Amino acid sequence: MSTVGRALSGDARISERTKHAVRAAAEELGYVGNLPARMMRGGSSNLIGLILPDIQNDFFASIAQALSESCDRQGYRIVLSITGDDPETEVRHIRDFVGARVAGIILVPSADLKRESIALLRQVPHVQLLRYAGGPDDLWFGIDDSDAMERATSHLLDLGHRSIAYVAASERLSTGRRRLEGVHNAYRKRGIPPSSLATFLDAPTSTWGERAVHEMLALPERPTAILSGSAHVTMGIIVALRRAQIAIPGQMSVIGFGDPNWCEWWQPPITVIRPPIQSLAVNCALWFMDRLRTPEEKLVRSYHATSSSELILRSSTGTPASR
Amino acid sequence: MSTVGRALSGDARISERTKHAVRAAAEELGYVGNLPARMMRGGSSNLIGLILPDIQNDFFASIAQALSESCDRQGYRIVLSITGDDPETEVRHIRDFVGARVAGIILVPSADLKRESIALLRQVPHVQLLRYAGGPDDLWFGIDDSDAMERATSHLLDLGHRSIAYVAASERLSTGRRRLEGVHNAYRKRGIPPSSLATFLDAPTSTWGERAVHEMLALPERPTAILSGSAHVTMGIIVALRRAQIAIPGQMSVIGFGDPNWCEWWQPPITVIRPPIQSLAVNCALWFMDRLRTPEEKLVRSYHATSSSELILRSSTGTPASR
DNA sequence: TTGTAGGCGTTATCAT
DNA sequence: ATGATAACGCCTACAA
Repeated sequence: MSTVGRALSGDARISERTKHAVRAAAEELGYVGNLPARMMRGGSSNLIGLILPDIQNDFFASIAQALSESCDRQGYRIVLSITGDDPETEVRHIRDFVGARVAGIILVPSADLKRESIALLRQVPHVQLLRYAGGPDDLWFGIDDSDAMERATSHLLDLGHRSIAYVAASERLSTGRRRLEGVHNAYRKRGIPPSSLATFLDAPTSTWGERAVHEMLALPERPTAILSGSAHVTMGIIVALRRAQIAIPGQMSVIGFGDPNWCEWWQPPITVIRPPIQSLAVNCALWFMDRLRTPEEKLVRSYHATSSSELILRSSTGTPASR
Repeated sequence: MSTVGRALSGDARISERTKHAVRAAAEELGYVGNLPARMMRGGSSNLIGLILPDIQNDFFASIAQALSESCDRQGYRIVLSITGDDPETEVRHIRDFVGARVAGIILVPSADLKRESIALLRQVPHVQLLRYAGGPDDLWFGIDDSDAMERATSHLLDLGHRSIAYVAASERLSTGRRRLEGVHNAYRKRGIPPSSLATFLDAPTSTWGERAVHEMLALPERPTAILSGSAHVTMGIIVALRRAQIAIPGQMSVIGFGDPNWCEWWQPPITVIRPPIQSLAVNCALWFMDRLRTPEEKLVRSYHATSSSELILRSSTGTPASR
């Protein structure tokens, strides 16, 4: 009978006594409202799809944590998709999210969103995080990649480095493009020909960091500094240098990307670019949940928000002259 | 018309031509089946709730990754709950999971499942992972904590250590209890009085690891070895020792728990107990999904599976005599 | 204050 | 081979 439903949803017309009775009975029986049924009536779910390339990456784990907390506070739950940057997995998960009628999707897209992914995203509110891969809407929260790398590069140039190796993700990722742009900007603004810049661009993995170091050590003119444009790459670089017994910063200066604890503990502690992932994720979550409540007709079709990174100076950088 | 539904679900009675036509039209319109509606008809969802204390912990991140992959392969999606070991958050999320009619729940429970959590779990298939906190069903996948710690302790005792500090999670967690048990077993089997064992049990955090080190350094008789019973604690121990300028293993032997990469890279590399979390998670996922397909009447009511850990010997342990 | 009825999208069943 | 119908659980407009 409808009295029950009304009591549970706290309808004003129901007496307090009845409400208590009903609530008690519900508790007793372990009754829990049926979300799917609610949704069928047109209500929307409290699920937000979160699409990440990799949850073991510190970077994305922090994002998941911050998003999850923020969303939880407003009653939203996270459905997790880990794509491994595979567009096929990505499209499959998006399709499922749409099928499950999630309230919205927050995604760190793979380099190449499939056509179908884009079509599917058209059917559901979404926002891109960190990376921007085109798509139906122009909604994006990210860090100012270009500025961050420009400052890091400038730091190295100011220390006198003229032969710098830049190891990062390829330009297929939007972040890769913007970061490389920043590196170039630093050279340009100082009027230094970028010919002395060696770039090693590929997948943002520690494996690639290691391989890049091996390649650059084989170069006729060995760089005096390495600049990393990805968290995992940083790890690979450091391990490879240690294995090659190249002292930091004695024989090689290093600036890392991202700031897990070990950057501080490492001997010597690593200078890093620290992107504000916490606040980025929180901002994104809050903005997105607000948008989910915004009536269709008032929605903006374009929104970009960039946060700036910090350059954390530690002892892993030195002047090339000191060698 | 019902022909459409049949065509999409591949009913045998529908001609191939019609099917193709329908599929094409569906594709065209971007039609995606409505999961909530399907569920209302009694079908079950393809969502599995995953409850973890903390996704930034390497340990749990690996589990999330492995579970997610295994589940994905069979079409299941993960709804993520991060509890921060807070029983209130936990019960809220479990309630939501039940409300969303997830197919099942895989959980690393907090120390104290609330009564309501237990009642709710009664309504949905579930399995506990790593920790076991009682509850309606007696289904659990974990590591053989006792054995792992016994072997690690034995290793230290065999090296001649007689004054060992054990830093770990409190006995409120099932894992904490079993691990302490293992430590004691090692002493008992060797007939060594455990009076020389100093235990520092509290929350499994790096903060606790640091504080415990400070406390033990203030002891009249400083231990010659530290044994960690938690991944985060390990990190805290190492940082605190470095800050106190105590050399490993010169002045203090250390055995860590868990095996993130930095254990290997740290100078000197850290000897660790490596629990087989990958295989644990995969085993658990496969078993659980199989169970979800098992008819009610054939379900076992009790199932325990423990995997054994490896002891990875590296250079962070030495003999007390060498000092 | 409480009851009734209808509809959300899907699919199993029954009828054509 | 295809169409019509009922039912799942919830909510709400309307009736009593």
